Amino acid sequence: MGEQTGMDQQDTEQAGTAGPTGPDQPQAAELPGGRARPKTGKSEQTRALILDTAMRLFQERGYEKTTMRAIATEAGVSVGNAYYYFAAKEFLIQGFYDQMTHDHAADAARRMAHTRDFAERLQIALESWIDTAAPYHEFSAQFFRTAADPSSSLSPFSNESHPARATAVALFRDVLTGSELAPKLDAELADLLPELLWLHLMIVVLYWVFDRTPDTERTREFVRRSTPMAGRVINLSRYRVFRPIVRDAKGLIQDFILPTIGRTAK
Amino acid sequence: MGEQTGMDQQDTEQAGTAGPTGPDQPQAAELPGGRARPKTGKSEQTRALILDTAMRLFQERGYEKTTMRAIATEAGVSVGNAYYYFAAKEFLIQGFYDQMTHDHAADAARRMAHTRDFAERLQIALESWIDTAAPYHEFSAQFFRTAADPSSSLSPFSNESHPARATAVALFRDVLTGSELAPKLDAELADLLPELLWLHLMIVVLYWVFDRTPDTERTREFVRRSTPMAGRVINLSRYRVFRPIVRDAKGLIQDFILPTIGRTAK
DNA sequence: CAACAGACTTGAACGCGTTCAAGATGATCG
DNA sequence: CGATCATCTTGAACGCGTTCAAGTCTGTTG
Repeated sequence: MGEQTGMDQQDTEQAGTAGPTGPDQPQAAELPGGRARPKTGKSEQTRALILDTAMRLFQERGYEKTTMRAIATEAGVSVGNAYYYFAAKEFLIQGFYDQMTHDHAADAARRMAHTRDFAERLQIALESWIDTAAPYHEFSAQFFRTAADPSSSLSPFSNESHPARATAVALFRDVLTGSELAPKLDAELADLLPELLWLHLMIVVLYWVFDRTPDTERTREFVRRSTPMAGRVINLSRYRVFRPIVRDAKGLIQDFILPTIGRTAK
Repeated sequence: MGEQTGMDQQDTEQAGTAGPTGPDQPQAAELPGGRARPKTGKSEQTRALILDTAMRLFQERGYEKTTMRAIATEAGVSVGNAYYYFAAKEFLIQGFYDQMTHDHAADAARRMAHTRDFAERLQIALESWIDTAAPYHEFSAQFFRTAADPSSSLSPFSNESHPARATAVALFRDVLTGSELAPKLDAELADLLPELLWLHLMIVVLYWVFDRTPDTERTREFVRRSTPMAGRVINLSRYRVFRPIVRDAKGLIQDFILPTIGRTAK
């Protein structure tokens, strides 16, 4: 259904790779003479080795306690080599980020397939995220800190996160279109909703990051409580009385939220 | 009016100061024998000197480019001495944070005194924040990054930020109670609104941090557009049709938002 | 006054992220 | 085969935040 939308975890390299000499002419560009670049995936193998090692150590020891030296040693390469593939330590996280987005979309689509009830689908989508992210809850705090930097490519609003974001938004579009609510809504609103639901997820994520209860039970409760409400609000939005407010809200979203999220080029 | 609520920038030290030997037995505690501690404010002077120097350099060069060595040198003390007063570089920011909250509350209260129109008061309060924070916009990105760490005392949700948060919430309570809307609302809702308006500010802050337009004009527009809407929504909440949704929303806020923000002990 | 104690101060040293000049590798060309 | 050139790899070195053992300073006590 929705999960095959973008090959989001393959194209991390434009951002994550730093050219050795000049700034950023990525090695993917073919040489002027049309010479083929080495056919062995040796380079990508090394890259993947480093990334996998890093992810493993991050989970084992946490982000800050995992040193670049440790990653390099454990992966059997030199520190400099790690920096050849990843311009900075934080770029190692992007792989994790993309991977999780993809897993989430797949898992959610599977789990919500059996129902057409909007609120239930939404709830499943959000719960699926919590489940997918659960193993990384501890480590996520530090990840979140990095992601909050507006100048970082890891920010959920950044251009570099566009593929992952697109995947997530597509999932929420699927949540809506697969529900009984979809045909009842006016086209314009239906068009805006997926991004809005993605924002709902962002709020849940925020809540989750700060949640210290076992199994983040509080966040789960928050989801169970907030999703029926979201359904009710959207449902009511069809009635006349709400027309002016809905129009305002649509304008606000269209003019101020979507551009920031990257629906239109900024 | 609202700005005298808490002496928020005085009590930063319990968190910012690290005892020299044992962990955190702050030097403020009097000795067992009842001996007085030195009466000269020498210590506080040094502390203030370091803080002021840091703030100046942060504004001049940005957070990351200002090194602890530079702060120490410029202040005429040793690096170790700076660490005697501030356990880490990020604690130097708390002073800035508290200061700004206080300035904002004072400025906003003054500027909104002439009107009782709710939306206008809210708009003034938010614009006042933008104006107050303007000099720090560039530096704020890095500040924000630190603040986003849930385990950091700089997080707007943390206990250490409670005084500053209380000041801000008090301001928004003032926004409401000074408006023509206040008497028309039911008590329970009126009780929840200040925190909700503070959340509105948090969203504006988020928007502002990512805003790269000159003079953050886009954020200002966002405020001008969103405040009338907030007013309208609150106004409408009185009518019967909305009763169920309002009740849901109140429950959600009471059960999930306020506890996180620290209205009740967690 | 000498001895003491606690608050304050110092700067060398540590560990980390990051950089970089230098080298190794291996495919392609004459 | 040797020369060439881009790709890939290395590890020493740099600058930074932070720590800490060793002071200095100042007011109090016997």
